[in-house]
Amino acid sequence: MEESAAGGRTVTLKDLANELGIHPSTVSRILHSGSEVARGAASVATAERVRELARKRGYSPDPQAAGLRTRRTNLMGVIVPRLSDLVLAIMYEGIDEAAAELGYSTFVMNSRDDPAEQRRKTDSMLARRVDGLIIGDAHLDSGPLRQLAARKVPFVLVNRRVPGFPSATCDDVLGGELVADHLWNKGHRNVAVIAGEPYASTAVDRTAGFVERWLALGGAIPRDAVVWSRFDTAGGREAAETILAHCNPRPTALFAVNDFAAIGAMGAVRSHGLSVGRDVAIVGFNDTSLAAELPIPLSSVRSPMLDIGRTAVRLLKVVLDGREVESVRLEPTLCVRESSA
Amino acid sequence: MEESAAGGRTVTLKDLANELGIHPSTVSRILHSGSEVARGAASVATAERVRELARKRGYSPDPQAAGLRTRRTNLMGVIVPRLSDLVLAIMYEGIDEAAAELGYSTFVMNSRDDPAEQRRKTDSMLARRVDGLIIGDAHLDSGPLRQLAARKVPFVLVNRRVPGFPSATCDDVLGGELVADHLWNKGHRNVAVIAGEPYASTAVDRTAGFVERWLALGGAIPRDAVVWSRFDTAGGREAAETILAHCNPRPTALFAVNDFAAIGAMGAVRSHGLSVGRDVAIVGFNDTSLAAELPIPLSSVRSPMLDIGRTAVRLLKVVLDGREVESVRLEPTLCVRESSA
DNA sequence: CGCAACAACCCAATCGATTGGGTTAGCGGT
DNA sequence: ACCGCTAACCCAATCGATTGGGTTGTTGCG
Repeated sequence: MEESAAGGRTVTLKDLANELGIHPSTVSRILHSGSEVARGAASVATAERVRELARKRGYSPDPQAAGLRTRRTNLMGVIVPRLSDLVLAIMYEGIDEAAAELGYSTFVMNSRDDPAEQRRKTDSMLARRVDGLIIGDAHLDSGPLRQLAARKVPFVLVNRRVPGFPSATCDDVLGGELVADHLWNKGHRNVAVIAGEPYASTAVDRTAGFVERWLALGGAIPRDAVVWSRFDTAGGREAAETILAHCNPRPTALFAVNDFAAIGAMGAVRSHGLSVGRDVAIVGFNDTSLAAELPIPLSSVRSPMLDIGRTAVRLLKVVLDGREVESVRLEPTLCVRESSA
Repeated sequence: MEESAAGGRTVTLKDLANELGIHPSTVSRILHSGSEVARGAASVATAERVRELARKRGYSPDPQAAGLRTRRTNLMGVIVPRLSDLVLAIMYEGIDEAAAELGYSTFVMNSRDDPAEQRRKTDSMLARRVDGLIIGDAHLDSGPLRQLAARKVPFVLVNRRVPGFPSATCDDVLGGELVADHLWNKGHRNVAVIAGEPYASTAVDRTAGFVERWLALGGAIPRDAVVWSRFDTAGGREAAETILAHCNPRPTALFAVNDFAAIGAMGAVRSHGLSVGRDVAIVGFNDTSLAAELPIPLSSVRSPMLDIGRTAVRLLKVVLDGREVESVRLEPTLCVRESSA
C-alpha cells in the first residue's frame, strides 16, 4: 500500500532527514550504500529506518540535482536516421531495454541521414549532457566521427560500422554471402542487387559480400545489375523498375539489402506481369516481422536486431568505464521462403 | 568558424562573466532577454559583448542546473506501446518535430501495452521530472489516467482517446464509416472486420463506425464476423484464418483496422487459394507507406499521423500553460487501391 | 539646486544531492 | 586517569543557473 508521490510535493532528501532528525548527508550515504552501510556512515538501525521511510514516502532522487553534482546524467543518447524505419526501431527497443537494466535511460533523436541534422542532434544531446552516444546513422565518411572523438565524447556505433570506431553490427558481409550461395545453389545465373544507400556500411557490406562471393562462385555481375537506392519501399520499387527495364538478359533473382526495398521490388516485379518466386526470386535482409507474413512470404537474411541494440549498450558501458572495446559483429542466418524457393 | 565546446571543459555562465568582468546574474539576464534587454539588466553594448562571447565560446546552459532552479526540464515524456509499431513511430516523429519547435525535447518509452509497464514507465518519466506526458498507449479503462490526473500530472493522449481526457486522434469513427460506404457501394454484402485490440479506442471506434454505418445502410453483420486481434501482421493473419474458416457465407470483403493486420489478412486469403481484390476485397487503416507499394496495393484509410503527433504537442503545451484544452480529431480520407477495386 | 527616476549592474539565496572533512561520545586498553 | 580508536553522525562547500532585492552613478525636471 505505497503512497508514492501522490498529491503533495515531491519528497527531497532533506524532508526525509528532517522527519528522522538526522542530516541529509547521512540519508544520502545510506541510500547509496548497497545494503552494507557505507563508510561507517550510519548504524544498521538508522539505515533501516531511513530506507523504510524513503520507501513509504516514495522518495526518488532528483536526477537534475544529482547530475549537477556528479556530472553524470545516466542518460545515453541514441541517434538514428529515423525511428519509422522498423529496423532501427527494433534496435532501439533492444538499446532501451539493455540500458534500463544498467540503470540508464535513453534519449533518441532522428537525423534523417542528413549531415546537418546529425550535427545538430548530436550537439543537442551533448547539451543535455548525456553520458555517451549510440550512433545509428553513421556514414562511411568518418569526418564527423573523428571530430566527435576529438571532443572526447564517449560513443559507439550501432547497425552501421565505420572502420576505426567501435560498433555493434550484423556481419553484413556474411549476410550477403549467404544470399549469394543460396541463389547460386538454386541455379540462378543472372542476378541483380538493390544495393541501398552507398554511404551506409550495411548497404555496402551486404552488396560486397554478395558480389564477391558470386564472383568467387564463378558468376558474373554486370555493372548495371547493382543499383543503389533508398532503403524504403518506394526506393526498392524504383530500383527494381530500373533493373527490369535495363538489364539484359533480365535477372531471374534480385537481392535487396533491406526487406522494405524487397517488398517494393515485389511490387515492381508483379507490375511487369512476372510472378515473384516463379519468374523472379527475391531475397531481402533483416527478416522483419513482415517478411514471413507477406502474401508471398519473403526470403530474408535474419539479423539479430534486438541483440545488436543490446550489444551496443554493453559496448558503450565499457567505453564509459574507460576500458578498451572491440567491435562486435553478430552472425546472421538465412531464412528461405516462397519468394526464392 | 565557431569553435563550439571543443576540447576544454564546458563553458559556464561564470566563465563568461569572469572573462567580461561582470556578474553571472547579469550574463544570465542578458542571455534570457529576447534581444531587447530585459528588466533594464544591461546596456546594449554589454549585451552585445556577452552574446558575442557566448557564441564564440559555444556556451550552452546546463539544463540540469537550470532545471534544478526553475523546476522545469523542457522535456515532454512520450509513452507508446512500441516504437516498432510504424504508426506510433511516425506519430512520434511528428511529436519530436513539434516539440523541438517549441524548445522542448522528448523522451520516449515503450510500455508494450502492459499495465504494469505503463505504470513503471510513467513513474520513471516523472522521476526524470518531465514537464508533461504524451500518452500513446491509453486503454479505455480510465483508471490509471484518473490516478495520473489526481496527481496533477499534466498530460494529453495521442492516437487513442479516452472520454474525459484531452487527446489528439484520428476521427476513427468516420474512418470506419468511409470504409463501410466504400464496400457497400462496391456491391459487397457479406463483410467481416478484423477489429484489433478491444482496449484501444482506435480499434473500437473504427469497428463501431464501420458496423453502425453498415447497419444503417441496410446491411447485416453476424456476430462472428467481427474478430478481435492483435494489431500486427501475425494477428491479422490469424483473425483472417478464423473468419475464412468459420464465416458462412464466406465474406467477400474484409476491413482490418490496421494496415499490418490487413497485410496478414492478405496472406491468409492467398493461402486459401483466393485472390485479393478479386475474390476478397481488403481495406486497411492508416495508409502506411507500405500500403501503396505492396505487390497488390492495399486500400487504406489515410490518417494524418504526423499531424496527430504535432497536435498532441500543441495540446500538451496548452495544458502546461494552464489553459483549457479541447480534444482534437483529425479527419481521415480513404485511399482506394487494387485490393478493393 | 534637490530629488526622483532610471540605467546598469552586483549580491546572495536557492534548487537538491553529493562528498571531503570534521566532531562527538563511548569503549578498550594500560 | 588518559590516550587512541572507531562508530555514527554533522557541516558546509559544491555543481550551474536563476531571481528577488539591492547599490551605484547619472540624468531629467521642476
